[in-house]
Amino acid sequence: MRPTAADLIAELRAHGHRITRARREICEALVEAVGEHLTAAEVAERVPAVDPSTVYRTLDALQELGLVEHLHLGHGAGAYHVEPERPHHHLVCDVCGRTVDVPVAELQRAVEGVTGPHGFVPDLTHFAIVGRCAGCVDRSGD
Amino acid sequence: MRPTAADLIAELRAHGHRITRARREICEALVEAVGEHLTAAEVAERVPAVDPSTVYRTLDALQELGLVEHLHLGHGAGAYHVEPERPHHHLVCDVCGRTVDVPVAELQRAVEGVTGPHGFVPDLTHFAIVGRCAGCVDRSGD
DNA sequence: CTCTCTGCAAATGCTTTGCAAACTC
DNA sequence: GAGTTTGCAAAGCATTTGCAGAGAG
Repeated sequence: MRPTAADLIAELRAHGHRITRARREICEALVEAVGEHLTAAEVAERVPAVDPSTVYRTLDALQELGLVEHLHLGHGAGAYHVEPERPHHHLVCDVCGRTVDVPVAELQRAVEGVTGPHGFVPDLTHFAIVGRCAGCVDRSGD
Repeated sequence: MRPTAADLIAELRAHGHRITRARREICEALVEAVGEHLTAAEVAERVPAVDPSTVYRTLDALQELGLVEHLHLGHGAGAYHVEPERPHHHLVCDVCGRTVDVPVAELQRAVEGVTGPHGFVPDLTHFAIVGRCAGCVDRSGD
């Protein structure tokens, strides 16, 4: 189930991290944005009292504990989000930016037919698959 | 078949671009590195007489003509390479950086089972699939 | 009271841009 | 010549780092 800010804080504490106002605010911002993918800058916007460098450091700490996931949806800034109940992979439209969620298991299975013979174990959650969504394919034949 | 520097130059000219020493050198560096993926910085290293900004501008021009491909092999700088005879996709090991080439058609077909129902047309050449190669999976169970 | 965390400011790495001079056609 | 391209220097993002002081435990 989706974690609350208190859950994240508890995890941090459990791992010997100190609980500060900055971290509390960042955790709150993250859980309020469950389902969204926020860039570090967007997280920073939501916690104006916290320095951006602290945002990065905290996101890093949360990521190391596996509480947030760091991913890349194409060019530009990396994004962060709190781990949703069922992990999914992202198809990101190059043109309009829209993302489609796909259950990891489904994509993993499809890809494994290709990667397996190489002994390669893909991590499909970290980098999205870019391309064109249905609408943008229609709109531009090329 | 793999293009020569002259081919690239001819293409540039055919599209109304002017041929300069900088572009000639960049094209030569690129064809000498067929099969490698060079970052812009690495291309720049190989043409010390050319300003990095010119390298970027030229790579951009070549890319727009479809003569070189711009791709991302994970974190860090983007890479460029001249289009090889048979396009392939890249599996990049997170740990050791090694890349495995996979024919685009093969991966495309595997992925399309998942993306198709969404009407999504993936572009698998631009962003690599990251993960762990056989060796690095063995070496670290986690 | 100790050691972690924060804010600030500066540095980094990659890439882009403005502009006058150089060069191609 | 006209117009593109270059080099240089500076700016632009996203992110990281050093450090002294503030705050947590």
